[in-house]
Amino acid sequence: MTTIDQQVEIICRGCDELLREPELREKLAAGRPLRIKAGFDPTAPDLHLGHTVLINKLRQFQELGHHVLFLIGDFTGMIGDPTGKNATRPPLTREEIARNAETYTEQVFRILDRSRTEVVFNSTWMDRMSAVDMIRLAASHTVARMLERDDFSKRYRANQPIAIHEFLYPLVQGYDSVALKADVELGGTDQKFNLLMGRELQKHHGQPPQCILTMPLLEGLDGVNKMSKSLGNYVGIQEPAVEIFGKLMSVSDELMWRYIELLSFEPLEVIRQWRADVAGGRNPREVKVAFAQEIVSRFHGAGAAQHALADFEARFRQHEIPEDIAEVKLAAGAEGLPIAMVLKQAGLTASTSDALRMLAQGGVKMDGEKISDKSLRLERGVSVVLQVGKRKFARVSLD
RNA sequence: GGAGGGGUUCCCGAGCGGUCAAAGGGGGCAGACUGUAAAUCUGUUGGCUCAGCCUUCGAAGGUUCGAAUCCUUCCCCCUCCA
Repeated sequence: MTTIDQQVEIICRGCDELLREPELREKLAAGRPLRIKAGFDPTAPDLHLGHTVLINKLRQFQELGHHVLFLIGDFTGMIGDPTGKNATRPPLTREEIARNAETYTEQVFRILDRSRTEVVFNSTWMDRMSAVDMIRLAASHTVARMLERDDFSKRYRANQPIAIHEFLYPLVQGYDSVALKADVELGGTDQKFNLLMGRELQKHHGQPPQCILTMPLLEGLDGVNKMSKSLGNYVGIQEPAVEIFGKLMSVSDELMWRYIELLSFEPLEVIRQWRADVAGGRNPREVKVAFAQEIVSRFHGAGAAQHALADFEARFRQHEIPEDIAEVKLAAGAEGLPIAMVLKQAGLTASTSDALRMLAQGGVKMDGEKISDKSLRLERGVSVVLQVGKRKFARVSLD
C-alpha cells in the first residue's frame, strides 16, 4: 500500500507545477481511483519522446491504481490548438482525424496499460451540443480574459491574426473536463491556461475542480524549440533503433542533461553520479551512450540497443560502411548514367543540382573513395556502393 | 463603411525598372577538426544530362527591349477611426 505522501512524491517527480497539492491530497485520501485526464491533438500520428514525458507520467498514475482518460481531441482538432502557434492552424477533416487517432492509440499502448486506460473522443459530447449550448459556453468567458493568454496576447500585439474560433479551443477543452468529471488533468506547461479553464468550468457546473499537473516541455534536437514533428527536431518512438540512437547521440552535451532529466527512469542518485563524473573529467559521450541505450531498449529491447551502439561505433568512429544498406537497381541506357543522375535516382540526393553540389563539396564516395568528377558516367552492369555525407548509403547496380 | 500599412525563396527579413535565383540572419546540408550525427571553423542552400536553359517574389491581366520592383482588377492580413 502506497501512502499519500509516497504517491505525491512520485506524482511530482519531474513535473513543473501541481495545482493544488492540498486538493490532490484530499482526493487521494478518498481512496478511490482518480480520473486522470490528458488530451491529445490528433494532428501528429507519430509519437515522439516529447509526448512520452507526459505519457510516462500517466503510466505512473496507472501504477498507483488510477484511471486514465486518454482524450483524443477529434472535435477540437477541427479548430486547431492555437497554443504556442504564431499562426492560425488549418483545421483537419474528419477523415484525417479518424486516421490519426488510430495510429495514436496504437502507439500509446506501448507505454500505457490498456486495461486501465479509457480512450475517449470529445466529439462524443461536443457533436451533440447545440448552437445555443455553444453560445452559453462562450458566454462564460470574456475576451479580455482570453487575451490574457500569452500566445494570444503576443499575436495580438504583433499584429498577427487571431480567428474567433480559436477562442473556442480553451473553452471546449475546459468543457471536456466537465463532461469527463476529471479529478486531475495533465498537460505541458504551455497548456496551463487551458487546464485552468477546466477548473473554472467545473466550478460553474458544480463539480469539484480538477487538480492540474503540468509537465515541462522537452526541447527538440536543436535545443531551442520544443520537440515537434513539424519542426523536424524530434525522435519518434517508432523510428528504427539505429535512428533513435543516432539522434540521441547528436544531442549537444549541454542539452543531454535535460533529456536525461525528463526521460530517464534511472534513480536520481545515478543521475547525480553521472553529473559528478563528467564534472570530474569523464567524457560526456559515455553518459550519452548509456542514456541512448536506455531509451532504445525501452522501445526496441536491449538487443537492439546493443546492435545500435555497435553500428554507430563502426560507422562514425571506424568510418566503416554499414552492413545492411539499401539495394538500388537503376536502368541505364547504352551510354550509362551520369553520376549526378545516379545519385538522385538512388535517393541519395534531393535533386540533380544537389548531387552536383555534393560532388563539388567532396561529400560523395564511391566504394569508399572520394569522387568529385561530375562528368563521370557509370556504365551499364556496374555495381558500386555510393555514399553521400556520413549517413546516406546505397548499393547501386545499373542494368 | 472610411483612412493607412502589408503579402518575397524552408522560416524571419532586405530589395522598389536591368548588374536579381534575389542582401543579411535562422534552420538545413557538406567539408575540416574531433570525443559523436557534441562544440568550433569553412563552404553551400530553386530545378534541369548544368560554361547553357527553365520556373520562382499573394493571384490574374497589362505597360516596357526588360518587372519582385510601374499600372489595373481580385484574394488575404494588420492598424486607426466608425
